[in-house]
Amino acid sequence: MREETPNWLVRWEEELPSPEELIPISQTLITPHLALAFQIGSHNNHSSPKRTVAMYHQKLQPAATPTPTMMNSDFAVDSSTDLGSGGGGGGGEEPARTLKRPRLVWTPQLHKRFVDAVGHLGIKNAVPKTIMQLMSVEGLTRENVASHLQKYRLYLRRMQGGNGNGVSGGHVIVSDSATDRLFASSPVPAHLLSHEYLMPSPLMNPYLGKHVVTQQNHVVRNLRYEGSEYGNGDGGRKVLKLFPAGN
DNA sequence: ATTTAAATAT
DNA sequence: CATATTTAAA
Repeated sequence: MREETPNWLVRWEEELPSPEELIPISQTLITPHLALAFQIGSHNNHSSPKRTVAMYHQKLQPAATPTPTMMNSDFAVDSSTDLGSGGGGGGGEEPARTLKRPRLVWTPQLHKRFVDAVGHLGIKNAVPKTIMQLMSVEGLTRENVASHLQKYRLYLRRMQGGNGNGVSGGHVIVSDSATDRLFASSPVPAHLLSHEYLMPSPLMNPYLGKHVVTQQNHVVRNLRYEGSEYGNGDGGRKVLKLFPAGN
């Protein structure tokens, strides 16, 4: 019986940068717009992992999400949906109309914020809508939160249910009870052990090597969400990255 | 091919 | 709003 040292947990927590710290990341790639304007990406000799946004075909998504709650177009989703195609004719560009919402990537920061919000709200009010509002993340829709909340609850259940199943130490977390106790400080959102954090292209993690105390932010900051897309030679995939904004 | 996370449907 | 199912990414 040796005590498990949640090194990973500690490290995980320490890895969490404060919202203020995660600002300075942004244009990791060349301006897509610029790239297209210059038509670069073709003269790429070496197979450098850094791909510009020169992907054309993308997966078709069921038109079930025609951007329903797009209240603000402030977000900088740069949809480089322009298709060169050369074709002839008609030129013109108006592809922006087909805005399909790319998959949302729940970066640790975002998750932290989520957890924080839930903690402060308490189980009672921890409903998707409220959480979303409290998070004040622009571009984040209720659906996103709901889905994530579901996963989060499942994760919690697993942990409490598996008590005795010695897998991850024995952190007893309060469950959904009348306990609206505020465990706002990070409970243990380790459900991103293996994945969840975004590792964009060959580029280094924006928030790597940052030390941060386990300081919970009492105040909610608004985040602005930016769209970044990077493609793989095989196909293009779009991911959304959230940005803190002083909104 | 498997696993996990997000989206979508009920 | 909660849960289940489906779909896509890693």
